Amino acid sequence: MSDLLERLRGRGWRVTSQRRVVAQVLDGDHVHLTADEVHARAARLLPEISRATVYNTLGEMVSLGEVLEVSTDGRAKRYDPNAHRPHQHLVCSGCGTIRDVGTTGDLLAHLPAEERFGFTVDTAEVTYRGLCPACA
Amino acid sequence: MSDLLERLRGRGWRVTSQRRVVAQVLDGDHVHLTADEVHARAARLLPEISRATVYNTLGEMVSLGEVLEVSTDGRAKRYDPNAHRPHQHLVCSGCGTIRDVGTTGDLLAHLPAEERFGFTVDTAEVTYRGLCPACA
DNA sequence: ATCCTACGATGGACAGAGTCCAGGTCAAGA
DNA sequence: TCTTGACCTGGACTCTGTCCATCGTAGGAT
Repeated sequence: MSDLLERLRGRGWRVTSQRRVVAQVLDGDHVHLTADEVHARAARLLPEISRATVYNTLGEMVSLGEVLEVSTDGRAKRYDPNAHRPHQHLVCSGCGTIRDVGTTGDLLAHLPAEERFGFTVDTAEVTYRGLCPACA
Repeated sequence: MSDLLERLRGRGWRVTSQRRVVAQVLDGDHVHLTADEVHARAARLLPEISRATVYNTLGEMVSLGEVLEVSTDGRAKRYDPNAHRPHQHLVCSGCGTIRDVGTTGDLLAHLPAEERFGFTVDTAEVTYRGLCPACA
């Protein structure tokens, strides 16, 4: 994820300790933290960081396409740093765990022309639901 | 939608003017109102109806499987009365309009076994995104 | 037709998630 | 090192949704 900061710097982003810490917290696979969780973890590394800064930083990363917003439960949005590899989400109906999953084939092909109502459709986001091994 | 009230009565639901009005507001195709919109429209028919009652009634209809909760934007949840015909949602990235769409084929088939992480997967919810004719 | 009572409605307080803003701070170029 | 505009801060505010004590009423019982 250190390349995230590099990419952002390359786009004229000013790198501050706050932004560095937020990027650091979001590092890893299958990471889907809420803004408050990001704030809590960031605050362990940089105690004075404010909630507003975390929200601003996450919002900017999303606009720049470096982080994805996910809302699988209608509660708080979650932030997914895995933005450069297309993927869908598998959610446990029991505990709410989220995994990134890769799919095969073309999901858009399932939407016939007569069901498109004249829209120009360009993406299909899928949320698979089921029970994880621990909850089953 | 009058059959909705009948079904609910059949399940031992007490029919009140408030519940009748909420069911009436939710009648129709491609209806995806937020709780506050339901409340506003219900209040035009029954001015004293309270927000809490609308939330309770919607929640009950969802538990009974008569109405679906949809959250396509991470903001307020929307309520979809089209619960008895399986369908997915097509959302305009410009204006946020939502249409119910039918799909063909098996969406679960796109998730290979090695991407299931031991989960027992049973549903796939798809949100198609694109631009509606007016926004394009 | 009237009475009873348990279920439902009310509205106001509260909580969680997110946004906004005025003022203080600092990264990075000159 | 200096300068400055971009950034950060904390707190107030908005929106969405939940909770609760109290009052009202649908619909079965008489």
